[in-house]
Amino acid sequence: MQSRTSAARPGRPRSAAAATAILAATREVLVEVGWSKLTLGDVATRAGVAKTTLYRRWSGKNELVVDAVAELFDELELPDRGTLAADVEGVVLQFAAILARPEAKSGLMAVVAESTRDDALRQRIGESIVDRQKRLVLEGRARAQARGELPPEPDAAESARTMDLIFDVIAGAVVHRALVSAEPVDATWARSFTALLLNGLTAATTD
Amino acid sequence: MQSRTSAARPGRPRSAAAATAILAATREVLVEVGWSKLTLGDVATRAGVAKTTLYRRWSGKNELVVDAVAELFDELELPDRGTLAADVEGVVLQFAAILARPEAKSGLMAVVAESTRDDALRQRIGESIVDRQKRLVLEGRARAQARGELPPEPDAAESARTMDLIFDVIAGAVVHRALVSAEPVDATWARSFTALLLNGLTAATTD
DNA sequence: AGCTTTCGCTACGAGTCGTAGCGTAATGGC
DNA sequence: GCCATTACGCTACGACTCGTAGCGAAAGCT
Repeated sequence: MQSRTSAARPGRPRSAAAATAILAATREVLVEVGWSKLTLGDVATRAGVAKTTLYRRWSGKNELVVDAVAELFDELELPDRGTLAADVEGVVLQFAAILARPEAKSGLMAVVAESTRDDALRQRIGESIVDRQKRLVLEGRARAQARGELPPEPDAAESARTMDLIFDVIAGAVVHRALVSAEPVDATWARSFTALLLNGLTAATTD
Repeated sequence: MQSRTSAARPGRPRSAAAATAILAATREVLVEVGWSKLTLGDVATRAGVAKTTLYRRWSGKNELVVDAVAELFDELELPDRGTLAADVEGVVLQFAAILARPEAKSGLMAVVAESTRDDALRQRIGESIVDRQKRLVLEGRARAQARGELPPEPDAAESARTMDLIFDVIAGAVVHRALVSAEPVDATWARSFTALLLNGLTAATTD
């Protein structure tokens, strides 16, 4: 049961500076040439490390890009805005802010596409990216229940299922708007979406 | 102003059989090796045509895959099921049936990712894939309005905006569920999603 | 010290890319 | 029937990327 922080392994430790330089370089190349034309040679050169160093740490392009993009999601947090509606808008705008960055656009969808044929990759994406987003939604619901805006769910399994549903709706809508429709996810859209999510289609759309 | 059906151009016409063989071969290779390892040489060999023939018709991998995947969406149609809720479930299950196919999974997301850096490609995707889906949603709303389930929208611009919103929500949620969460979009999920979309989050989730 | 692991560098075969060149096949116009 | 025009199959090509191997040097630990 070794400590996961490098343990007490003998030999020269891996340079932490190299890791950050590689991930930063990956994002730069992602912005400039996109995912399909990104080569590990380019990344290594730009990061100032040897190509072999890169291959010692990452097994391939997919894993590298996942880690590089995952760092973008470190900044995610959700301040309490007082109401469920305001919190939902906050989540939407947080997602949108990250997805607006070109390195996230081109990288994220590509690795998701690859993950349809690679279970290990999908799991990696889930842990380092998706779960981090889902945490925000969980937090928002807990607040809403504390405020009495949403009823508490007695059944744990049922609760988890509706959470997954809500998360797919929010994240899916934002991603689809930003990447497929290629329209901006701005405050106006976030407000309309939130109204739809809370009140449903049959209610009056205009507030 | 030439007729778009091949006009009266001199010379040997392009083989229609070759086109269908190439697109079918593209989907096969997509299933077997995925998008990133798909090579145009493989596709040409499997289709029984020369590699040069392929390059004469498509400018690259992205355009080819878009056309190959787009054919999967030909089967889209939406029978009138009598109620708005039933129609929404129909749309959801239609999308899901296509997205469940491996050639759609691996190909569609990949070209969407590439389209973030290629406006022409995004436009091609929109015309041959996205608009075809959106048509279904438009149709469903028209029926609901005819039934009196939804109020008619007087303002055309406002109407178009809400349509885009609804479409992003439906398509986004299905895609996210199927590809990111990697969970099945079955009748149960479709029913839950429809209830959420129509009634909103604040309503009782269990029917 | 001695041991272990990482690093930068160079070089390599294998595979893919997209294109050029050639002769042949299939059309329409005269 | 002949000719101009275009598509087709085939071969070959330089350029590029891939992922790995081998080497000496550097940086840690005991």
